[in-house]
Amino acid sequence: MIAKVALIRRMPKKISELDYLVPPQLKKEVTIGQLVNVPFRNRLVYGLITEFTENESEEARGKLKLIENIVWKNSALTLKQLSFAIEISEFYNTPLGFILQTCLPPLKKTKIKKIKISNADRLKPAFRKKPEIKLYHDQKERQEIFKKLISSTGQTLILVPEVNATTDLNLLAEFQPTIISAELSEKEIFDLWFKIRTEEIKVVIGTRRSLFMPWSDLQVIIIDDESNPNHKNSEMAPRIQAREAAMMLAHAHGAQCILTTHTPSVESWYFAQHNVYANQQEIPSFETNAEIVDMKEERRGRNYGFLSLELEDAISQNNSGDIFLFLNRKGSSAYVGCRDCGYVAKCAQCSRGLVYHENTATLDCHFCNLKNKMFLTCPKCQGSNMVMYGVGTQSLEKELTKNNNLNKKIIRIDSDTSDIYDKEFIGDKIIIGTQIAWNKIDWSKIKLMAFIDADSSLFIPEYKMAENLWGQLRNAQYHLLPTARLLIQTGHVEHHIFSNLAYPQRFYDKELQERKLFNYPPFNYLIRLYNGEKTMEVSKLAANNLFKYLQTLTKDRHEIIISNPLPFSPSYARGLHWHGIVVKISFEKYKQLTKFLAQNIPENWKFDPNPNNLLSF
DNA sequence: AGCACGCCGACT
DNA sequence: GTCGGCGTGCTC
Repeated sequence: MIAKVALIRRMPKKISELDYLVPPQLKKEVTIGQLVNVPFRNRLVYGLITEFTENESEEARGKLKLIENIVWKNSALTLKQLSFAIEISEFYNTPLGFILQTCLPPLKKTKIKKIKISNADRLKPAFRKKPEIKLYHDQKERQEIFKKLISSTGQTLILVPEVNATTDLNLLAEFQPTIISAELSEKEIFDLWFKIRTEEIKVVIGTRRSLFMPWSDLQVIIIDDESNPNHKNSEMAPRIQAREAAMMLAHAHGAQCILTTHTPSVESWYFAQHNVYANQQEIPSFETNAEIVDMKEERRGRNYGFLSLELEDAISQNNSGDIFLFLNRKGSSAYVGCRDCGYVAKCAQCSRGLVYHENTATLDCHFCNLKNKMFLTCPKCQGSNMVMYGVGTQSLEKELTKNNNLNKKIIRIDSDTSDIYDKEFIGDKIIIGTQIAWNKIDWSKIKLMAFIDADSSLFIPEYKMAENLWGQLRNAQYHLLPTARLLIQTGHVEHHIFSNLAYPQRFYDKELQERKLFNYPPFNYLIRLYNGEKTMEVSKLAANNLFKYLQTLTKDRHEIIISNPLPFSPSYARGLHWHGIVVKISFEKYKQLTKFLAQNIPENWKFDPNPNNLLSF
């Protein structure tokens, strides 16, 4: 009798499960899902039995090693839990043993020995219900929706995109929710693992990690802030999209999925309207009091500053409460260049634009962390007309300090300011901040907010650009009190994101029209493949080879479209040169086709289903 | 992916 | 003769 054992550790993809002989004395005891010790190299490691094969050849008997011992008599994972782990492993092209490591408690020898576990497999009729979207408009409504949705029987998981979304949920106190995040210690995770397994814990609010808890009677999964890009794990394998993975979990357990949000993603909006999701409800117009400020008009009126006259007025009229000026660039300027010859200062390593930092008088690359001395003369034409274009947090701070006769404290919050922002800070203040500030400020005190340069994200060449900016504008409205003012400065007032702020139907229709044209989601499912090499040539060659191979492999499958390999932008990052290939597949069979592709790409290529970005990190 | 192992140069 | 730095290749 041979057992397939997944070793609980990171392994190469090819050999994530190894064959071991079951010794005769253990034959009656072994079961699938059982935790065992097996010899590996010349030591003992933990493994989980996933399969048995009966026919052992003479050859195998001689070559294979024996299972050393069984750790717990009862299965560590139920069949439902194991099948979910296998699904994630195959779909996201990640070795099973590594997935199982997050499915199991931390394997600490002495602790493991002391514990005995009971059989947790329960039979429950599997039912499958379509996912559903629920909208909320403010923080209170969000909690009230959660209260209604928490299952009266069994367990409920509220999946949030980031840790700080677990705070401000005081209305749920009666359910005694457990909060799970990466911040928990091993000891805490160890305890929670058993409490969830025995159903002592009923309600969990957590990030992606909680998908891998040993759910025993999972009834409802709420995916909160459904459109938030942070639901996607882009950096490391498994590159999970939490909404998608939650649906796989729900499928394995027969649980109901509910997507909650203040602004649906383009995909979910489409699915809700086309009966893929259960709700048919008309989504009402969004209330908005946002004021769009035309910066082109300001320039015509000879105002070349960062602040429009309207914003300056709004700031001076504001006599109580906080002001939040948002822009997504730290430092002093977007780029530094020569007015005479058109030279633009770029990083020697990655060729991204350098950003001037006033306090250190350096031109910094925010990606490579390289610092250069500020040029006084143009390195190209030796001219002395070096100028700075655009606005960053530092230059805005400087301009404001210069004109600040309001006696308001100015606080800058970006990744450079280490000083922790204190919510209890007394007195009114002007906050200048990047995305980082959104989670630190007290929104209830903000009376005026402005997007200083909404255009900076408008021309990012990524297909989700409009959706992300739309979500960000909507998110500001969600956080702000109805009485607060919101100003959006842009040089492109005609863009449909701005003109349709109060007309969601028009925004989504326009987006969907474009997505359909380019075969993007929700009309196709995307997978991106990417690879880094030491030189550009090798990277290009490897990409071309894989492209040709995939074309041959899929030539009879019309539901798979392989696009030409393209260099990443920027192409040089993390010490390597990168190329990517985007694959578009039909949504009808996306699971099957994704697994098929996963099995056919080289070991060193990164496999990224449902990516946030196509050709950048 | 991680770890053992082997090659080789530096130092006792 | 021994230590250790690094490159290579195997793991049932």
